[in-house]
Amino acid sequence: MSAVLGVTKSTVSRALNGYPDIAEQTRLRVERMAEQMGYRPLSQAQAIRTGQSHALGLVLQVYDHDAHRPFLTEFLAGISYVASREGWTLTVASADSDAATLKVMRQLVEDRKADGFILPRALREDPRVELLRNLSAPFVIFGRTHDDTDCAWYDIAGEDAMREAVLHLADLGHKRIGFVNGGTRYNYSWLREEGFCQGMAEAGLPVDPSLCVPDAVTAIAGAAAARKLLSHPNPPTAIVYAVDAAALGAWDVAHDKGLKIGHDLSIVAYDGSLEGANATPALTSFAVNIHQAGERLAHLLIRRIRGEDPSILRELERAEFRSGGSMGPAPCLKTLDYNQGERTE
Amino acid sequence: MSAVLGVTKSTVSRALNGYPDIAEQTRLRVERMAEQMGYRPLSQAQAIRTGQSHALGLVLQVYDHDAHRPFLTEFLAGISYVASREGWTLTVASADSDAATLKVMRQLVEDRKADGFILPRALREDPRVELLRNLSAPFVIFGRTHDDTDCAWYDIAGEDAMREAVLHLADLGHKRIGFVNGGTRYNYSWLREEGFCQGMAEAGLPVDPSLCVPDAVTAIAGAAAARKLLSHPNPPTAIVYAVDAAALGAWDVAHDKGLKIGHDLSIVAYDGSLEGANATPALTSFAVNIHQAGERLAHLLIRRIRGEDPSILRELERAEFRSGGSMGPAPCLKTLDYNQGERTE
DNA sequence: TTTGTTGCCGAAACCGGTTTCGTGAATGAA
DNA sequence: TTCATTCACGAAACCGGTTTCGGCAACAAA
Repeated sequence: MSAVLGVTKSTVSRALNGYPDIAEQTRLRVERMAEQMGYRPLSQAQAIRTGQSHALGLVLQVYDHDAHRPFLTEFLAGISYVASREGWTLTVASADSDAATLKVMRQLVEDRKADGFILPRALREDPRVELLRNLSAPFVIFGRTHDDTDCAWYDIAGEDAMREAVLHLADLGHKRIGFVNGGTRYNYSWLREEGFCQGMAEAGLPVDPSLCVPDAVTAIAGAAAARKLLSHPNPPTAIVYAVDAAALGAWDVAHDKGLKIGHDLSIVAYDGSLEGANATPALTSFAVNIHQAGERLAHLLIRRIRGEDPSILRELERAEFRSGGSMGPAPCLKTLDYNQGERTE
Repeated sequence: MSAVLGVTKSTVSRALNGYPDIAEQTRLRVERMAEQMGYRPLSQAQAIRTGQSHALGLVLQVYDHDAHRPFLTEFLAGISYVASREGWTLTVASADSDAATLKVMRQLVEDRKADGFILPRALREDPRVELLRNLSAPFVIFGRTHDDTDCAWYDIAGEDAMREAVLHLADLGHKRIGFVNGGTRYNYSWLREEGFCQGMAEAGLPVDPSLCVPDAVTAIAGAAAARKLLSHPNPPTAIVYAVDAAALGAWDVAHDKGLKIGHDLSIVAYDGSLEGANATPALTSFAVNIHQAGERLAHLLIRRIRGEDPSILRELERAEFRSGGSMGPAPCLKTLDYNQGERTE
C-alpha cells in the first residue's frame, strides 16, 4: 500500500484518519488507492495502540425469559447491519445471572473485546449502568432507566401505546378496563402503567386497583391474570396487556368461560408479536420494529463511543397500532351511562 | 508482570504458550504469577503476530425464516458459554442472502475478526463450505452436508427420530401415515425422509408418494399440506411432520374438518418447540437440546481451529422423544387387516 | 584442560498499525 | 534578499505481544 504510493505508512495512517497535516491531494490519493486495493487497516493492529477494537458488545441475559426472545434474530440483524456498514463488528456473550452479566461485561472491557455495550431490557435500577459508569465504558440502553443521567438510549413509547389502547377502548364504549402489566423490575412496566392511567384519566374513567394485575410476561401468568379479573364481581369488558405473550394467555381462559374474544371481552396488548397476529381472533397490538431498534442502537452506540454527548443520543420511537379481531365494541349494558360495564349475558 | 518476576516478556510469553525451552520451575512461577495478577495477554496484540483473534464467527442468515429462530437465544448461550470458558469470544454478523453471507464471511476472515465459523442450517450443497475450503478457514457445521469431506460437524439424528415416529404410530395401529417434509434445500430434509421411509419399511408399510408433501417449514405451509393430505380419497390417520412449526398448521385444519387431533388424526413432529408443547393437545415431538448443540459446536470449532483433524470432530446426538396428546391410537377401522385405514366416521 | 552439547533465557526483530517529533521546502512578511 | 512561519511529510518510537537468534552457564565427553 505505502510502497505503491511512494509514501510512508505514517502518511497513509494519518490520511485515512483525517489528520489535518496531510495535503488534501495526498489524502485523496491515499483514499482512492485504499478503495481500489480494498485496503482496510487491521483492527487488531489499531487496537493495541488506540485501545479500540471497533466491536460493539451485547450480553444476552439468558435468565430473562421475557418477550424479546423471538425477536432476537431481528434485533441482531439490525445491530449487525449498521455495525458492519460502519466497519464495526458485534461481540455477543451471554450470562445466566445479574452477577454473571456484570462479570462478563467487565471482562469484555478489560480484554478490549468490546468498546461499548448495548443494554437490552432496561431495569428501573440497572446495575449494568452503574458498572459501566464506573468503568467509564460507553453504552446505550434499549429502554429508559430511572436515572438516565449520562445515559444514551433508544426506546419505544410504550406509555403512549397503552394510553391509545385505553382511548380506543373507551371510544368503543368500554367503561371497565383491566390492566395486566409486565415484569415489575423492568422500567417499561412503570411507564406503561403510567400510560394506562393517563389514558383512563383522559377518557374520564376511574382506575380500579382491583382491575390491575402486575408482573405477567408469560401466557401462564397472563391466563392467571385473566382468570382473576374475570372472576371479579364487576368484571372488566376489556383488558389491556402490557405484553403480547401474556395477553395470549387470555384466549384459553375466555374459551373456558364461554366468552368470545373481541365480542364479550376485548383484548389489546403490546409487542406486535407473530403469535398474536396468528391467534384467532388476531390480537390487537402495538407493533415494535425491532430491526430498526437494533439499527438505531448500534448507530447511537457508535456515536457514543466516538465521544458524542449522551444527552443528544436519545431517541424515542412510537409503536405502530395493529388492529386485530380481539378488540370490539363493549358488549350490551343494562344501562349505558350509570352502570359501568356489568355484563348482561 | 515481567518486571515483577525479573524475567523478560519473551520468557513470559513462551512460558504461557508451552514452549519447550523454558525450565519447568520458571513456567510454574510465571503461571502462578499470571493467575495471581489476573494477567491475560491481550488477544489483539497476539493477533497481529499470530493472525488468530480467538473469536468464533457466526453469520445469521436472516432470510432463513425457518424453525431455528425461537431457539436462537439458547443456541447463542450454548456457544458463548463454552467460548468464554475457553477464553474465546463470539463474533456475530448477519446477512440477507446467500451471496451476502459469503461476502460477510470472507470479510470476517480477511479482517481476522473470526478464526473460524459455525455454520447453522446446513444445505445439501452448501456454498459456505466451498468458500471456507477455498479460504482454508476452519469451520464446523450444525448438521451434515452432502459431501462432508474435511468437514467437522455436529448433528442430531433426525432420521432416527422420524423412523421412531413411524414405528410408534405403527404400534398404535396406524397404517396410512403421511409425511410432511421440511425445506428442500436443507440437508436435514433428505435425512428425515430417509428415516421416515426406513421406519415405514420396518413397520411393513408401503410409502405412498401421494401422502408425502415436501417443503413445509411454516404453519401456513403445514396447514396447506394437511389440507391436501386430508382431502385425499384415502386419507392418512397420522401425519409425521419434519418440523414442529409446520405441524402446528394442522390444528386449524383439523378443527375445520371436525377432526380431533390425537383421536381422529395423530400428529408427530420434530423440534420440541415451546409452541408445540403449549398447543392443545400438546404436540408429540422430538426435542432437540439446542443449548447443548451450541456448546458442542463451539467446542468442536475451537479444536478444529487448533488444528485437529476434521474426521474426528464429528458428533451425532439423538433427539429426545416427548409424548403429547397429539398422538393416539388409530381410529376404528372397518376391517383391521385388509383395509388400510379408511376412516369410518 | 579443552571441546562439544545441551538447557535456559535475554536481546532484538517483528507483526501492522498509530502517534510524536523533527525537518526540508514552500510561503509570506520585512 | 532574508528571516520567520506554515505546510506536508518522513523517521522513529510505540502499542503488547510472538518468535527468531544468539549466547552464557553447566555438564559431559575427549
